[in-house]
Amino acid sequence: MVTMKDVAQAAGVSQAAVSYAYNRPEKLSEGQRRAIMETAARLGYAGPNAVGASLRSGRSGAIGVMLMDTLEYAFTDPSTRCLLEGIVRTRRFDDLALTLLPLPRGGEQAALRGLVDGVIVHSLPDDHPALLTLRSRGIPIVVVDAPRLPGVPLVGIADRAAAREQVEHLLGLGHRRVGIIAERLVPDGFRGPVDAGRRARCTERVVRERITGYQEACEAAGLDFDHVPLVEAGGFDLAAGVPAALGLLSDNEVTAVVGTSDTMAIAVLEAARELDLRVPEDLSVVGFDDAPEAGSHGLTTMRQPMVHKGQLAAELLFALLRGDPRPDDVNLPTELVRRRTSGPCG
Amino acid sequence: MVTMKDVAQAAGVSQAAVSYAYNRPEKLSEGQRRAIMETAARLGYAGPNAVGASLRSGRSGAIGVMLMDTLEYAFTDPSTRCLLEGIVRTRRFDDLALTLLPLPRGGEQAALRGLVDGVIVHSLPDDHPALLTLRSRGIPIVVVDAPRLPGVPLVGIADRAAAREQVEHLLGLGHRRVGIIAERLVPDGFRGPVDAGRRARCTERVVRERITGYQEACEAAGLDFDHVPLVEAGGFDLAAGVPAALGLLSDNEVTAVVGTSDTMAIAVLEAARELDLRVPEDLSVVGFDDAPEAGSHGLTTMRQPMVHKGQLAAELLFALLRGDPRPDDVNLPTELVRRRTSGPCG
DNA sequence: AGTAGTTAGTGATACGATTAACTTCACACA
DNA sequence: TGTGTGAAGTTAATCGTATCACTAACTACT
Repeated sequence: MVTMKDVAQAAGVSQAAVSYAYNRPEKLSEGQRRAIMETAARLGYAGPNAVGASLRSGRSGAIGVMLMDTLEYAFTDPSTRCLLEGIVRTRRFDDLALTLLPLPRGGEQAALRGLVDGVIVHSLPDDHPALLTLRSRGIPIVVVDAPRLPGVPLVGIADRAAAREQVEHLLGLGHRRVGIIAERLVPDGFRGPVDAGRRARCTERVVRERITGYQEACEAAGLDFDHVPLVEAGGFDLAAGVPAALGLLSDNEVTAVVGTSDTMAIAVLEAARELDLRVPEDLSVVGFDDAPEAGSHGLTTMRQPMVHKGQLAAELLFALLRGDPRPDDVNLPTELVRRRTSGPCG
Repeated sequence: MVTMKDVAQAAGVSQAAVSYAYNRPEKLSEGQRRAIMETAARLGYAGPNAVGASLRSGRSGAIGVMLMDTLEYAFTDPSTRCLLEGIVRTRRFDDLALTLLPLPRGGEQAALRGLVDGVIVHSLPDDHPALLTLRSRGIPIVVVDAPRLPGVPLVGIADRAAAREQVEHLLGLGHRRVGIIAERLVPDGFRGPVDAGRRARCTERVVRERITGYQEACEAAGLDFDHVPLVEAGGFDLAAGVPAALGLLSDNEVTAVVGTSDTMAIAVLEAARELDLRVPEDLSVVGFDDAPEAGSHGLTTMRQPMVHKGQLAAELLFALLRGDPRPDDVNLPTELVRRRTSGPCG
């Protein structure tokens, strides 16, 4: 490999001069600079090696994103995709790289080892060890959705209120037997009906908040929340959602279901079709997110601005990196989008 | 920041011992190792800093992906998404990071500066300078789709034959007035009808091959290719495709259109709707890729295994990194999927 | 002429870690 | 007693770059 030293030698200047030629052109005379660049080109020098530069300068030119579970979700899960799209939309990514950081199953030794200048964290369990690693490295962090960490800016929505509104929409349509399908309360592989004990152990702040919202809405309407069926899919995709939805619909007589994501809601639609239930005549379904998929399924859903969330998170992170004072948390608005999957209780 | 040196000092051992504790546990006695780890934990040491480690060892623990244009396409363009999904599916990404490398518009100074151990390149123009940078840094490369570089493994499909088959399908249905919509022939901002001169200047190998395939099929059927309307969208998304499709349909009397992607084909469907053309009665449309979107639009399309492509590319790259002998190029099969957007010429 | 200020460039060090080569020590064996 | 051996650590070199502190030469001004 050809290094700065080689270029310096060949050009008959000091290594520092070569460095300046690239990073601080105004420190060199125009002629010298050109001579150095030409020598570099002649030797096939590709410019300062980022690792060396990074070690010295402490900056790497990459921003990291930490996502739950495997990287697959980054390209598979619709709302995660929207988030990333938003992050990347920030024009700053013309000369920054985006690094997706996997969370190894064990969770112990994060692959995250300081290759990034800052990290956007999305939907991690409250106590994930990778967060400690991050903080002890002093890497600037912005959190989207969860968890809430002292001293770390958060971008999110009013999950409790939004969840309440989801249920209230159904109650307003006359439904009294409402079911709930959630993605995951604890990342322990469990799937199936959830009781109060497990509810209390939920490690994902967003889910916890949403469930509390459901509870508030139900109880305000005089329903006993312990008798409201709540099922946990154990995953985020249809493959996890459909079986859970089938279970929910077969074991309980519900006229409406709310999901903690559009994917869960679409899983319910799928299950309803298998069970020959008509939507919305026999069953109303309300999702969450308003992902692109929601529109094409005619899904009534709670819209949250995922793309905007991403964009905002990236901007906050850049502010942090710039050394600006710590930005305030941001709470984005949500909105119920009425489509064809919810209707009056028959 | 707490470094190895600090831990070593606190634990009363040499700095090398700390390194061994993390990377070569068998070189230390069990007790010593535990003592070191405990000291590390006590000091809040987060493990070896990747930049330092990378500088010394030459490995960074990250794989890069170079995509055309902005990173936005990574999460927006359906077939790119599938490719990435495939790449990431390789279980190796449990402890490797994936870095998306932007190509700054200028194209001169790639942000790519050696933070990655290897790179998967997707659909770049033949002469993109970033490729030179890559090679002069000696970073292992695998190319997907394009360009074809001497000594660099390539994963792709038989683009020419597949394109031929696309057109032959329409010819077989009796169509004689066929139009073509392509994403981009040269990344120069142009959009509109393409003549033979521009065709010849096309810098994207895949597109060039496809167009040649179209030409072969047309000429085999006795059509003069210079009279076959070909329009360039100038971009990869619907926003670019729809205007191009409108132009194609308004300026030419065609009974069928082939697109170089499903997105282009869907843009044609969109344009047809605006122009009150019935599909497939008035207009047949054939796409390329069989992206998820194709199914929901009932699009007849040329399926190519994008996810598999990604998976394979990742595996080839890992082989390269392992030091295996250079793997052979791979050509994956394609298959025409008949759906509702193509029918006999009325 | 003498002094201050600017410009263009050099020398040296530090960033945080890996790893080859070497030392030390304990133990076994003849 | 001397020698060989393996285990457990240490020493020191090195990776490629950025940048502070400095110098030499030149300009400008009084």
